[in-house]
Amino acid sequence: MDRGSVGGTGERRSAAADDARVAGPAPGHTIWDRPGYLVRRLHQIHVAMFLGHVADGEVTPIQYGLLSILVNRPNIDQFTIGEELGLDRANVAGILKRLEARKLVTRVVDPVNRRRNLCLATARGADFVKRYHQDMQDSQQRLLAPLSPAERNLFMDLLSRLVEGNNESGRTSLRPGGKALGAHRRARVKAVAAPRTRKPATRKSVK
Amino acid sequence: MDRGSVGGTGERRSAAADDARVAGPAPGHTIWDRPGYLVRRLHQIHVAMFLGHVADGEVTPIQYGLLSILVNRPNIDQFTIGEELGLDRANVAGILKRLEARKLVTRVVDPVNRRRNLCLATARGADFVKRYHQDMQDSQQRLLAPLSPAERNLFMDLLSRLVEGNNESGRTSLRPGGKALGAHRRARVKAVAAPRTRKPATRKSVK
DNA sequence: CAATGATTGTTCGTGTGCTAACAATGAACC
DNA sequence: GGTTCATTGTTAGCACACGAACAATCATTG
Repeated sequence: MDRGSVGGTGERRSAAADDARVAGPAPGHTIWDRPGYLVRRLHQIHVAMFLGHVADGEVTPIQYGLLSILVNRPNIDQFTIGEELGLDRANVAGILKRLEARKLVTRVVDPVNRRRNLCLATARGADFVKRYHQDMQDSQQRLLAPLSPAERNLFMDLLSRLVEGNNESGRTSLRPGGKALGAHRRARVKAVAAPRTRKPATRKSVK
Repeated sequence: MDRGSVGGTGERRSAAADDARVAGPAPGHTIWDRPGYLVRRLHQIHVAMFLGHVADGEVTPIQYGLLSILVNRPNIDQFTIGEELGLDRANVAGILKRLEARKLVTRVVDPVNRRRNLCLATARGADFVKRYHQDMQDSQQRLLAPLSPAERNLFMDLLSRLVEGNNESGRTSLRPGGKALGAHRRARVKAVAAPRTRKPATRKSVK
């Protein structure tokens, strides 16, 4: 049920609120003219769609993504996982902990380098990925459904280029030079392999 | 410093990890072919850029957005703020609490309807918005910088249509039928005013 | 007026995401 | 060999983001 869609059953708003509503925002300065907010909203929508359509909400997009990687690359360490997914070390640890608690993943210290945890999807985990792969694909397509097929390609193209072009601005490093990014449209922007300039950009804790 | 960019100074990887790296992902099934992950990554990048360029990291995109709304619409309640920003009630409460602690926002109970809090930017808050408006605009443009001007418009067009077209799939409701969405490209998708079918899509607590 | 139902805000629990600080391990240098 | 530095993982703290449950308030209906 959505507020304001009927207009009769709802209660009266305060006079001040009504005035504000009539006045409206300054022309051309809406939040939704700003690309960042649109991207944020589409991300939000995607998560919702994913939860609604994949595995009956029992897995999040990032959990599924991590599991996918583990299936394709057995025995990688947490740092590399972070590079693949564009995630922080600490974040990877948390997600793995939850997946491990559900017996979808196992971790063992690398005997060759005892700082590392080698991560592996369990049989249950691999099964999980396979079982819901179609769900996942559908949810990805559903996100683009409002566009025509040609527009979908166009959007993916532009989106990839934005991610690649701004890659070094992210707080976490995405593995550079690999075949990870831009797989479906190579040869436009050749995989940037520049030496990462780390830029901490201290968050100031905003409070 | 980025791992693997030099190749000589780094230490040896375990044999297993090296094998995984050589093997690579199954062809055509990279995470980054999936629109949802690209959107997530671009969102992530945008937050980082915003924090890096606006107010020296003292404000988050969502905090700035909320403040902007408060400046343009004084005395709105928290529920309406949520509609404007596409946020959950609980989330709005948290953000307002932090902004209030920094004296950028005040809240008073609506005397006409004592369930409501009327929210207002303080003088300090309004000043803050004005002072960093240019920073914010710059950061928005920077996000699109990898594209040509024509492509930027195209991207914004496609992005808006995806958000509008999938609006009802989000977990939070965005205020429908308003002039909020699609301001810069009206007349393609006529503002959907359909009676929202709420679909809880219970999260199952994933754990 | 009283019962019922809707609306608004808060609190709790969970999950994502980051920085900073720390510990353990390993490598490179003297 | 011991010092120093880099790498990997963990923990704590903060901010976003959601659903569910609860309390207070208000409107509707009988």
